[in-house]
Amino acid sequence: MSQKTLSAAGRRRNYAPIFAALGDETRLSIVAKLSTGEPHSIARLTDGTHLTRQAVTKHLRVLEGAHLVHSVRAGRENLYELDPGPIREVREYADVVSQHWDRALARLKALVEED
Amino acid sequence: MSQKTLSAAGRRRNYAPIFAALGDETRLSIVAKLSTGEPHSIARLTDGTHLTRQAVTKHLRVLEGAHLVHSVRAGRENLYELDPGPIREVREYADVVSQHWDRALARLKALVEED
DNA sequence: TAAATATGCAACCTTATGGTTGTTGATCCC
DNA sequence: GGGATCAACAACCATAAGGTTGCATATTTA
Repeated sequence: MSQKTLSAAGRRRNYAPIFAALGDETRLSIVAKLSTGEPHSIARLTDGTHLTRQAVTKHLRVLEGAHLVHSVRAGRENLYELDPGPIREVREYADVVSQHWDRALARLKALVEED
Repeated sequence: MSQKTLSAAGRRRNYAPIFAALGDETRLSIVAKLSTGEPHSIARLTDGTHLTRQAVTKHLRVLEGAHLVHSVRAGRENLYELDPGPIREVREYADVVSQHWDRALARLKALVEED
């Protein structure tokens, strides 16, 4: 059955896991590196950090779980690439909340000013 | 001294705490309730949830720590209100990353197509 | 003033999170 | 083949997170 397009407010989407995945400096820097479009291996993503490759692997798993990245096996290395979808959803979410807030404030202002 | 307006990419702002604060369903629903502009007491924010008032209080502290909300004491109750700033920053962040990605893809596409 | 309401503080519990080390298995390259 | 490279799996550890209960405190309000 076809999924009806829900209103931004109505679709009680699970944004929480996406935000949670982005709520870590290391993972944000991984996202930053991958946002160049160039796929990175785990070893490469580990270079320049003070972390172990294993730690970076775990972070990648978290990002993968939130569908923020996906990996492709290439020979002996595992290439990770950004999945832009969830980030666009984050943008929409923030947009909706901001607008909601702005309109609410406008209404309150109008209420106060009507005399 | 005046804080120079940094570029969205240049200001290595700490987005992680904001994302982390939003990375929880309960806190997202709190933000949703407050985005109406109407201040809510802790008791009111607790109504309708299956949580304890103490649990909600803890979540509010987290949101407060990320400057997503602030509270004003009104008699015996503590009214919480949304702080829209961080959410706008989140929107900008997602916007920048999305655009970065899109431009990177466009460059790759151009590279492939040049023959 | 006394009951009811709204909150704060502290202690405690369980599980998730971020990280490490150690070992094993593929794969590339000389 | 054999060493170097890239990565997976598992065990383990310390601390943070999310939640609860119990008790104390301020503020309405009947």
